[in-house]
Amino acid sequence: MKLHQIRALVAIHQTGSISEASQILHVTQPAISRSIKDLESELGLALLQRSHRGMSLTDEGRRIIRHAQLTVESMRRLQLEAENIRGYAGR
Amino acid sequence: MKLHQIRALVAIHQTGSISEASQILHVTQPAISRSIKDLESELGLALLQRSHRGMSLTDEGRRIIRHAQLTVESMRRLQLEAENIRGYAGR
DNA sequence: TCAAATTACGGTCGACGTAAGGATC
DNA sequence: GATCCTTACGTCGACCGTAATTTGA
Repeated sequence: MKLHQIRALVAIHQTGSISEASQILHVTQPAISRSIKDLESELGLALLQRSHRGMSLTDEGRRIIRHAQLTVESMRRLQLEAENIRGYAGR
Repeated sequence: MKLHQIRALVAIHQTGSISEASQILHVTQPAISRSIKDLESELGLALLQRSHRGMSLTDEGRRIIRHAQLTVESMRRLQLEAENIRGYAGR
């Protein structure tokens, strides 16, 4: 289970498509596609499905996405905290 | 910012030493040492210091560790949720 | 001086991008 | 037939382990 995989899942959920997610994450479409595939393979679950309008979560995906979002959010806060500390120190 | 780096930080904090952390994470001492070094370098902060009894967090490290713990915990819950789902499906 | 941490170095494996191939509307 | 997703393939870089060096009690 890798960070880029979790980020990919969250981004696809946000945007509804792999192609848009790839733009957000600044990687190519195939990279995102593989990330998700590998994640699903490792977890042994289908997380996403094609629907009439883009990619959407499966029932299982819906139970996973919350944890994925929390993970990404925690990382973001760690990053922000570090910047915050540096901000005071660096002047 | 990589997962193995964050895991390393948490493990060192838990155990108080790099050598013990390396056992928990099933990697070698140098690997942990580098992970932390790279993380500190990327964040631009010193997170750990040698003390009379093992490695301990700096003030800055103390402000970071909580987010690191949350990140690791979120991942763990994601994993558990997946196992839980698989548990029902797989019988 | 001994245990623990760091640095050096070579190898391997993983993740990426480009390119080609399906699927779906 | 156009757009999006997937598969194939080769490359490059990241991470690791072993070994050597340094540091600190």
